[in-house]
Amino acid sequence: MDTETVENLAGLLKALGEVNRLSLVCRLCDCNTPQNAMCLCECCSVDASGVSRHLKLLSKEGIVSVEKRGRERSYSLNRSYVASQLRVLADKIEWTENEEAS
Amino acid sequence: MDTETVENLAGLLKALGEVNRLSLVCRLCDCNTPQNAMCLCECCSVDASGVSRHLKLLSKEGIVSVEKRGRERSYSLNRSYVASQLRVLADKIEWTENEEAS
DNA sequence: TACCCATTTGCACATTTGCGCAAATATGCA
DNA sequence: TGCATATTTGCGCAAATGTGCAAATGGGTA
Repeated sequence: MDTETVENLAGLLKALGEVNRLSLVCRLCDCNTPQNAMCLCECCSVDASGVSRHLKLLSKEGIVSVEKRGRERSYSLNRSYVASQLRVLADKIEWTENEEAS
Repeated sequence: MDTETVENLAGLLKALGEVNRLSLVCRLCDCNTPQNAMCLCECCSVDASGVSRHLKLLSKEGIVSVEKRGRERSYSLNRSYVASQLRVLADKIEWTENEEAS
């Protein structure tokens, strides 16, 4: 696993590793329709500007997707991307033993 | 997923979400024998005291185990624990849709 | 005992981070 | 156009974080 991969993965984990952001992700996880930011405000103890910033970071890390819809923005979770990234690490951790190339 | 679970998971992800710590984990991942801290120093750009602190945090989060051996300490990765935690989240993210209880 | 080596800890410092508030921006609607 | 609502951004602040250095600790060995 090269440096760049490690850095990218660290970025993703860091983005997920903050309670309010992880709560946002969990909330999006339980919805199968995109949600706007005001709606997402309810699930974490942060005001609208804070939620906006958290969502921006999550978006930058590819964790959520944004879709402009009128004056609202709809956020949805990039389920397969996030899950696959987590599994890449899980697989490496569980199965890699003494193998240089993996 | 209740608040406590989210907090615990966030703690784990946060611990993994720092480049040098993730490098340490990856390094331990590629070893099937426990490693001491001096040896682990080589894989990240931090001095011994920094590595010590990182390992302490990883240990607090249950990511690594420590074994005292003489004046050294041997660190090993808790592979199955970390992998399972990552998979819990991956599974939730990928499969949970509109199910309140999961 | 005296010394060496691995590791931890206290300290100071710079940087990052998360936050609320208020103002700015964007967009729909009357 | 004027207003209401949704979201973003600038600002300042307090707390957390990562780091190196030097001293302290723990334990092996001559």
